[in-house]
Amino acid sequence: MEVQLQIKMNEKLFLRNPEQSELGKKIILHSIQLIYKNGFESFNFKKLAEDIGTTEAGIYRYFENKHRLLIYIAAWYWSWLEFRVAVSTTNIKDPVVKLKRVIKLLATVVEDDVKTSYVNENILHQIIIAEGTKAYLTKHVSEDNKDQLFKPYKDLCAKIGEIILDCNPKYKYPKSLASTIIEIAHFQNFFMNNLPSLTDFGKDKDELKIVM
Amino acid sequence: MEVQLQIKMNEKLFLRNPEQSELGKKIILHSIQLIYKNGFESFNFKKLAEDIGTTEAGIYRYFENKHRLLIYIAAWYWSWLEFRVAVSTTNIKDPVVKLKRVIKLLATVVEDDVKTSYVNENILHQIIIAEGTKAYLTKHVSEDNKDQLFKPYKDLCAKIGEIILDCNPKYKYPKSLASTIIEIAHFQNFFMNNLPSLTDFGKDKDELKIVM
DNA sequence: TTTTAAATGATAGTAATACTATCTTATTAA
DNA sequence: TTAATAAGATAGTATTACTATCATTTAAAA
Repeated sequence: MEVQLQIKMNEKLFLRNPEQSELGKKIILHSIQLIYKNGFESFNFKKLAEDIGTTEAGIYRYFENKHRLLIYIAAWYWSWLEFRVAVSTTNIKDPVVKLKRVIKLLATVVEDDVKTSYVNENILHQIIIAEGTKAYLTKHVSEDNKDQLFKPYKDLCAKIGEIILDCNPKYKYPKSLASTIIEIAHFQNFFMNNLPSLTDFGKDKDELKIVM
Repeated sequence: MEVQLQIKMNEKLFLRNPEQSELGKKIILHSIQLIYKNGFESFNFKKLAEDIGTTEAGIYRYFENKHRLLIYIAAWYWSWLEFRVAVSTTNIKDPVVKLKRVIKLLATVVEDDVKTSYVNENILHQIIIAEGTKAYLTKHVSEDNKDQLFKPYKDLCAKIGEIILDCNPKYKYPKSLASTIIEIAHFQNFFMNNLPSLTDFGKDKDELKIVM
């Protein structure tokens, strides 16, 4: 049996649904590769169009601008991660074990097991580490948030928050701890690879368990 | 007695030292205000020049580009924070009390007590929360790091890491915990104000103490 | 099968951004 | 008093971030 994962994305994330055409899928695939290669700042639709072999105007039919495209990619990542969290915690009773599994998913390098045809999950993970926060660190977070653009992130956070509450029903800040774990899993990974003196150069996986 | 704080900045952070001229100080002051008002993405040297009443070319004599200016501002912030940490922890024996004071400094709104003539520390704190990570979340972190541009941040981290070790000499990840505390103090503040469902809407100050 | 619509490709153009260059004037320091 | 140095004024270029238009291909409906 071969499983094909399809994630339903909020309509407001795009102008035209990139999952529903070849060009759309190429846009996602190549934008992830280009952002990975050169970083989000130097990434633009002209380069992306050249990379794909289409025109700039063609990309603009799918996404308003490169920031919207980043939000789309991030939303896809969070949805996908929530799915993986769901899979890896089903049939597990002990909430502490659950939480450990979640942290492992967040902190470790992705194995490309469940395949989605047009997303390279491994480099996606890498770009979310380096660029993910830029999706919401803007002056227009609140409007974007009203359009539900960050719902997948918030859903994942809520889910992890519940696991934390299961671990300790009296804990007063489950949501804050959940968002902390998520962000820190990424930041410690980034620091480890780029500013190592900000960490203790162990595998970040370990560190996160300690913070708990 | 009036205290005037002057922070010595790494030469590589600028082309011409902004602390040594009126124009330079205006560049720092107005850039902080403009970034605060419109965000870093929409900020540029043309607008800054208009705001100051000088010319674009004039700004370029001080900073290579707006990203370098952001790094400068961030470095100034970290140096200033390290100074405040030093002040607020001197003559305190108990490392736990020390750490609590550090966290309070990180998490709470700045009171404009020690004045530096040309920096509004309060809005500086706000822009570091929203834009600070963009200083190092780039493809050229490593080169920037080689130029010591992030030294103030790393110094602060090291200092906090030492306090953590004093609290618990056996703790294995003091540096990671230090960078975690710093980043999370900012992120929880940002979430609280912009994406509140990612937090438990208490004062972030409290939350941080819990994570400890 | 033909008609029609929708998506894509090709091309052009504009306003803003991110600079660089040059020349003149004001300020300061030797 | 001269000579640097910094600042102001102006101009110009390449790239970015779009928008508009029209022709062509593809796919779906009649």
